[in-house]
Amino acid sequence: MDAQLKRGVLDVCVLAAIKDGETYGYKIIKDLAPYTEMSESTLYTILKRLEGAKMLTVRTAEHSGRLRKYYCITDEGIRRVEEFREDWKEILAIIKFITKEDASDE
Amino acid sequence: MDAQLKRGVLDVCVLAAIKDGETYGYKIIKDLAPYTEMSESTLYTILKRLEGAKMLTVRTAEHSGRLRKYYCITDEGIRRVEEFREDWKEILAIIKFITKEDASDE
DNA sequence: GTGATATACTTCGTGATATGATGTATTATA
DNA sequence: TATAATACATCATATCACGAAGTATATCAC
Repeated sequence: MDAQLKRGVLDVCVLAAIKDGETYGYKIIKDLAPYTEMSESTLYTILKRLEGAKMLTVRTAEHSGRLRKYYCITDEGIRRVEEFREDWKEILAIIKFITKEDASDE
Repeated sequence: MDAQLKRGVLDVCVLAAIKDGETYGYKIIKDLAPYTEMSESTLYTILKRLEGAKMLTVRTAEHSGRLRKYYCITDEGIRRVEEFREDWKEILAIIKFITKEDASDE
């Protein structure tokens, strides 16, 4: 799929994957796979970005000999998802214009 | 609105604006304004890109002393819009995951 | 026991592209 | 006659998805 189309969706997608409870990078990729395939480089870049924006907190812990980084969503992160839902309404209006019919039920 | 979210939508948006018949840059901006505000630099960049991709044809004509560039959509451009509709279904599936409910009817 | 595969995270470079700033030039309007 | 509207162009900048390549351990099949 066109990479450009995913922009602005992927970071919220990652937040959504973390929303339900602490998780880690590798698992996020597997969890999202049915919806969208995301390369490791993409995911870890996004995680670092979200962490920098204080939308996630991180703790490192050992798990069967390997180190894992566990991520938690913050209030800021939750706000980001809400904000997205608002923006999404505008996008739907644009799509409606493009398709000249209700973009939603298809 | 988040600029990233518009990526991948804007070029198809421009194609959609041209789809119904020959038009020109300045008019496209005005026509799209109710749906999404687009700066001139953005629009003319997109038009040039679409022209390069053979999704548009251009002719220059004088109109009340000023030069105007009139754009027409090509079969290739129409195909792009169709393709977008396919990609869009995938995006809707992702959004469904994010919002944990039907993303369409909202 | 050893080679393949899965797990887990990192870094770097590249290409695509939206947008602000700025410029040029003519016409219409107050 | 100044201001706004029309109309298009160029440049620099910042953001970001992704492939490629790397590091390291664990597990499983043969």
